Amino acid sequence: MNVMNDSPRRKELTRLAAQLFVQEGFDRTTVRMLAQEMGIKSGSLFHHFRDKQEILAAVIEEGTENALGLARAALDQCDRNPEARLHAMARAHLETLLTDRNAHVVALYEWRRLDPEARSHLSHLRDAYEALWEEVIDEALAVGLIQGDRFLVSRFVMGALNWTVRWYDPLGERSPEDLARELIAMITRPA
Amino acid sequence: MNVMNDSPRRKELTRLAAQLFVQEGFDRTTVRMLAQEMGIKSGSLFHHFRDKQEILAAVIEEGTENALGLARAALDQCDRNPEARLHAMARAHLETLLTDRNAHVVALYEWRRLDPEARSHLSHLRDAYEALWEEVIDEALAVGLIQGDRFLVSRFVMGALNWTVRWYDPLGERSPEDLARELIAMITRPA
DNA sequence: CGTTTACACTAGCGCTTGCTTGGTTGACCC
DNA sequence: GGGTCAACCAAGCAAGCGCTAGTGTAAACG
Repeated sequence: MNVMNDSPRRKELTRLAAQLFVQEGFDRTTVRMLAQEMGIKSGSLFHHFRDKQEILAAVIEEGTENALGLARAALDQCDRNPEARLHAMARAHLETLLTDRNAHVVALYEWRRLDPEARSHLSHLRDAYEALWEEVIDEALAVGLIQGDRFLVSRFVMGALNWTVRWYDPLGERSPEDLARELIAMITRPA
Repeated sequence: MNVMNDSPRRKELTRLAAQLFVQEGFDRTTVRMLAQEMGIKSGSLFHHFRDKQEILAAVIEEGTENALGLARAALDQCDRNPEARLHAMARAHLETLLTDRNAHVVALYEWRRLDPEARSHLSHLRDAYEALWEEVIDEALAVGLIQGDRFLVSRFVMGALNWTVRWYDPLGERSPEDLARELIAMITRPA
């Protein structure tokens, strides 16, 4: 119960936990199931994490930080015009479903199981991510690429995107590129 | 353990269960909590429902049937043109959040907790609802009101709509009418 | 060399869970 | 006015839960 750092071992355990949380749900995943999946006994688990809650927080933190990093990188590398920026954000979002799908599903479905302190810490991360979106949506609104209420448009877009975890198959025919293009086409007016 | 009908008492218990499932989540809602909320003892609960799973199924069934009925009624009463039909569907969807919000939240968040047989029964209901949507979206595509891939467009729209349960406040300023208009405006091309 | 550190183990405590059992109550029915 | 039946209760069982305490061990350190 001494460690709170981010050792490589802990990272790996977090990845395994994410998978189980998706399969079974947080509440139905017991510490014994987690331990077995990790190849250790249940007692040993509490050497790496203070309690079960902390495992959940670690999973969500990991996923959100990756998504945020990827989105920032995508914005840095793309053209400066609003349409390219919208496209880059959508593509980055869908690409994280390839690498961090489990963590994202957990973040969406098990958010309410976080205790208050973990939630407030993580909501800052999530707000930062959504702020990126609102920024590029604002730019698109400013030049008339999109029309409508700022608040509503961003909610609708976040909804369409977050919903993709329920049906998108990263191994299927459609690439993140395709989906991003289609989504942007749907919500933008022809120039 | 004798009853499986839909007595008025059972309807009321189902409504209360929906509320608790939203507050606490299905797994964290104990049969004792349910019983207390209903003003009976935990043992008596199993006179009305075979087991805890059946309560969950009842909640989701009730909500989905209502949504389906409301959507059909809305389609019957509106104009025959594609835009009016899209609008009617969106408005009906948002209006169910006024009357059946709890059941809808449960259906979205706790779907995976259903056992296989309940799931297959309820997925028919849900498919019927989504089929209504795909129908009106097809009509809109046919006349060029919307453009894009049939499959992707309907997923994006379902996502934007289902996501509303996370942020929409039915008691706030915006009416279902407003939201529906804004959503349709976002995805349709000017004629 | 002795000490510390990281990681794992065994064993189990105290509590809660979904559900069962066996029985009581009061309204209705012929 | 005996029978039926939905509705409820008290009591508790077997299983499983998160987590703790105390110990072992092998590598790393000064």
